[in-house]
Amino acid sequence: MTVRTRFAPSPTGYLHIGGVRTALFNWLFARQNHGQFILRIDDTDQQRNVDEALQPILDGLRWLGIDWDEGPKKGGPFAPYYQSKRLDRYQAAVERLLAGGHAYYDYATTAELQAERQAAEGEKRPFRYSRRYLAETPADRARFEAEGRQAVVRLKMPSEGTLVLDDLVRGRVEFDWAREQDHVVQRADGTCLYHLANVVDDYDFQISHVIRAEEHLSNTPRQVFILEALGYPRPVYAHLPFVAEPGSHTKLSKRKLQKYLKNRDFAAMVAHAQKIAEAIRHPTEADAFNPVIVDFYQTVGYLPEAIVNYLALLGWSLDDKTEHFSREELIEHFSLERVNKAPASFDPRKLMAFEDWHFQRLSRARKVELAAPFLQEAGLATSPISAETRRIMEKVVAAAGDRIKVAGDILSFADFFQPDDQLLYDEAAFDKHLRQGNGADLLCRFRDRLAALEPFDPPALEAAMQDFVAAEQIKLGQIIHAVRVAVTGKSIGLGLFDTLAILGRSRSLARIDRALGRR
RNA sequence: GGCCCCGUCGUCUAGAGGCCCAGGACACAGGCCUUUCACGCCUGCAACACGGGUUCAAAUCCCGUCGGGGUCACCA
Repeated sequence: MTVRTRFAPSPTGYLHIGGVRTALFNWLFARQNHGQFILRIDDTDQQRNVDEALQPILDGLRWLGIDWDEGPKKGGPFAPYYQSKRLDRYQAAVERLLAGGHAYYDYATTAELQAERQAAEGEKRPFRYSRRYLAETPADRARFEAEGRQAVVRLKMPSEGTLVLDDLVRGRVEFDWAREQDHVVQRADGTCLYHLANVVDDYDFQISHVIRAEEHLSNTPRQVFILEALGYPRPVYAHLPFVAEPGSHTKLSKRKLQKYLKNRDFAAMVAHAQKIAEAIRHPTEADAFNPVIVDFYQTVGYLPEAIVNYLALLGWSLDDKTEHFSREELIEHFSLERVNKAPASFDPRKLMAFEDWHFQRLSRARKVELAAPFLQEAGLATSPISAETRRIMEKVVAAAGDRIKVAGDILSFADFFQPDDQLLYDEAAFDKHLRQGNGADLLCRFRDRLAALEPFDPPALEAAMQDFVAAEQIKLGQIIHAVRVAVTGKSIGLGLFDTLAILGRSRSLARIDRALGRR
């Protein structure tokens, strides 16, 4: 049997991190089994502009390297892959359901249904529609229609028996048919509902494994009923646990960002990203600037392979020790049997740990390549980037080591790329090291040594400073911080000798002179 | 509320009767290193939801309780 899996987002305008995890597991399973991964668009009830709302989803998947064999922009043997373009298929299915006696026309009004529901609730018995307005014959239909009623099509669910599901993740799950409702599959206006469309499409696309989030587990009986009534084979089901909120087992939701911000780690992640976003003038109040949405990570320069690695481990594990995986390794080792049943909560710190691990394994050239757009967006580099800027970038990236964890972190070292006469100062640090005490005097004298130093490289710089410290009979700390603030504007940064060497003599002196001059 | 699912350190997890007074990773705390910030190294903190069984032996099997979540639409 050919393995065919699918991810079926509805065009909402953004790609949810939990959705990505679902897509990823589908994709991994298909790739591992040399099958196909299909992207289908669930837009049965979409008023909005589908193209516009779909674009971020396609972009996000592509960015993460989750490619599809059939679907939007790609086509395929079972096209179209948009539910809104497959209405005739659903109509045909409804007719077959009706003809086979598995569904019926129902003329109840919403108010009547509501009344029945409430009555059942009042008597504390489970609600099940009485089928009072079920129309069996054309005569019935005519009678109800004469009363001005409109028909929907409902499923005629069995009143007894048990559905046994063998879920690849959950194991054996049972449902009583008698508890299932006569769900509507076609509205009065003739449009069909998701569950019907879903079953028809999965069959039409020959989906072999339905891998989806746990929220669909309770929906499975009615889908199985539809597919069996239609004579379709049952796919293999695998219901994945949720990606949950930090420290909770509730599904992660994009609308609860304010709540998540009370979580220290979440707040730290957002603050870090915000700094980068502001520097590149990316709107941080935008809907998509939200860690629940994939766009967020792309904006600040996370690595797709880190996100994929992290997400794969959210609910799945290979063993008790392996945690770093390349895409290929994931494809090789992934298995639905080793997917956990319990929801896994999203941990920003751990994501960053994976990001760090993957980023530090990149070549210097690659890091530079990834970081360059951030300098350009921030107005600190030209496009294309100049040879000089590139040269500095390479040195900064090398000296920064894992201080740069996401590509956007290059902006923590923006001072290297600012013109010497436009350097911004951390005033508190400036005060402490250049206005109070004798830091400025020392700096003034050290400046002259720098002016004459040859070569102007880290070992020589360090030796020069040691000489200076000995000659002045001071402690290293008394001069080093003054120099740092003078040349970078800040009290934190790279090793000072690296910093000076990267800047070079003339820029270092220019910055020291400017700092001394603004006291 | 009915039905369904789930329940090992703060978090992600390993664990399929003895290898577990529970292992790893991230986080956290303390220390070392140190020109700042990171890194690195060392040490530490920390969990089988609870109660009954079964068994020579249970985190692992059974039952119950409690807790959490999902779902009950003419949404997807």
